[in-house]
Amino acid sequence: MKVATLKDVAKEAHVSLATASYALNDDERIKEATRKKVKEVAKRLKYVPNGSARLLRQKQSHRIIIFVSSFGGPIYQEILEYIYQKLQINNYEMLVCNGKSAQSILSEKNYDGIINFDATIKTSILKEASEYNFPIIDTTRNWENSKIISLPLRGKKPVYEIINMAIKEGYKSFAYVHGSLDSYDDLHRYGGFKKALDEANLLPSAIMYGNFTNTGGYDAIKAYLKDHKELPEVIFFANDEMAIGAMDYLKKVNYDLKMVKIIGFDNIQLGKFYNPSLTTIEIDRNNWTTQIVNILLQSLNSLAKEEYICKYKIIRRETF
Amino acid sequence: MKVATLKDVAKEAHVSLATASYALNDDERIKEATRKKVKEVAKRLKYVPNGSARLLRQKQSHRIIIFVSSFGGPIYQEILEYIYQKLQINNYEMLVCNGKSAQSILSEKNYDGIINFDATIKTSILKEASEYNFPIIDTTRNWENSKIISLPLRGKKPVYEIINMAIKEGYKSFAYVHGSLDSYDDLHRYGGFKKALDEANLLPSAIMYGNFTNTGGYDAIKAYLKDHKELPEVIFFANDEMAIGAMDYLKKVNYDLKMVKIIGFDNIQLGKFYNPSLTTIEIDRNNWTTQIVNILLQSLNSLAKEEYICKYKIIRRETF
DNA sequence: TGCAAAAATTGAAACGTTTCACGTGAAAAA
DNA sequence: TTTTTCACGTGAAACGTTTCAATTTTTGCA
Repeated sequence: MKVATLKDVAKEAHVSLATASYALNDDERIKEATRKKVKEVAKRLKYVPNGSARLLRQKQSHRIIIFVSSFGGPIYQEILEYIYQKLQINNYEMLVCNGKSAQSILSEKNYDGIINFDATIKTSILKEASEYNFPIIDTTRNWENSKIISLPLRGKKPVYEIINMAIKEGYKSFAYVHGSLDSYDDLHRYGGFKKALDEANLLPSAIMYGNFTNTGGYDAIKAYLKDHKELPEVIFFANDEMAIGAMDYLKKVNYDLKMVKIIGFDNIQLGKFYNPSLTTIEIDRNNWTTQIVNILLQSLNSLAKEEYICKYKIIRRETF
Repeated sequence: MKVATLKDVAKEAHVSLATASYALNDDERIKEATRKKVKEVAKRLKYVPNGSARLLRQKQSHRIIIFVSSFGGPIYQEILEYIYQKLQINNYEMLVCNGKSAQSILSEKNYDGIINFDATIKTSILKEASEYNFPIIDTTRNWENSKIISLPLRGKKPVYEIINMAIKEGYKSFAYVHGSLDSYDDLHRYGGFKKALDEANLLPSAIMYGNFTNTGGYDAIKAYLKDHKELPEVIFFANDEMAIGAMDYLKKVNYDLKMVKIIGFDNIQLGKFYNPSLTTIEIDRNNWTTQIVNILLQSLNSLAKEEYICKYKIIRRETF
């Protein structure tokens, strides 16, 4: 019933604790014969090393923990699967955990590194954990002057670029539809939007909120048109869903879609087939994931960190 | 840089190691004042107990590990979310991990219990782990004479029931379409199918394989009709997807769907709206999940184990 | 055969907790 | 005053490893 310990193995094999340990860890100083003997005994006794004890000594768990805000969800599926593969190759195990448990899990200090995908996790918790001396990669917000490595999906540059393009083409009035102000992704995108306008000495003609959802976009535009007769020339939506929701409404009230330029973000399937097809920005998620793991692995080996460069594509279709 | 240990706290608070430990764990024997002092120092030094050390001593991690075969996937989403909630209430943390890592993770012995959803995990690994003295719940196969608790989604009874119903109604030729022979769920369902036939002294007129997918069902029926002029009277598919794939093909070649009775399993959304609507069996997944957690929690407290009873509904629609 | 060098083995400390079993000292009871 | 009780603290062992430093054994060579 009781699980065999190294001591049991050592006794049974008539060697010292040290020898047993070295033998099982294939240390060269142990004679081939003894090593074999010890291993045999270990097998017979079904010996399995105790993780805590080992960790307590050598402080390397080869475990990476990932915080997510919810299980399932199509984004995670591919991302997690990819990260898992990559970590396996590099001899790390991956454990996934709800961000709500972060505090408790982190306090164990049983992990060699963490990647955070949960935007709702408290900043203070991560900050505290950053003192524990293992790499933390946070994909949900920006950290300055911290050991925490920020790797949000940066949308600033591509948004800047497309708005700039619109300005160059002569448009003058621009609106931005937020998803949620809690979202760092959103803030990034807004940053790009704002920068382009600032440089052209323009002010946003409207700021709306659509909660990242279809109906949110629908309602936002509906509300706007209640107060105004006309839409701004160009409307940037923080994601495609909202843009499509908005167009749904515009079509319903027979607003001429030619009169407004609409830009989304994400490049979801539907945007391509929608009528009119939606102009949008696509971020290369695979590239992002790759970078996350690479940078984590580098930090684990404390190599110099390479800069993350966000790859993206502007996909221009009918709406702009 | 170095993280404060209990020793540091004790020294700084001018008390012994023991006192520090007791104070932080709210032991009654320590005077209120000292307790407060120690806690203050601990806070100041940002002390966080070391998980491994604690675990090494007290052998209770309050961690449950869940093995899955892949992250994401709509089934998991709700199941995991539910299990997480329930475990939290009972003061356990939940970690999710790819079944491929089971061996390594289990050998740590750092977990108080496990739930397995990964059918591909090796039987020997679970068996070995069952010696480690923590409850294991396996939802993917049947264990006899083992400490491992089997809790597969048992489909045997409802399948038996519906096939029996068909026999009573006078049908004589039956086919079964497997998803995959590796699936214990599938085997369970087949068990019910076979039992009904056996009792009526009938033999299956066909056994096919459809890989649990739409196209698999499509291809299976297509292949069958290449060799035979007619389908059996009743075809049972191990899941709805395959049944619908098969009907897609039959519609395409203008086979009269009235000539064949089709039964699926799972009650997916589409089955209801498909034309003709699909007769199927629905297992109460929530009930299943509840039971899994309940039984795990009971085992953790080593209470007597209640028997799991699988709740299901036969949903008769147009195809049978 | 002797002796240094190399190879193999080992004792014991260390990791950071928890907790048993035993002090203290002071107040209460005798 | 002496004994008992009690509240509060503490020393040290234990958990199961790894690993340093020291010791023993074997080997190679003159």
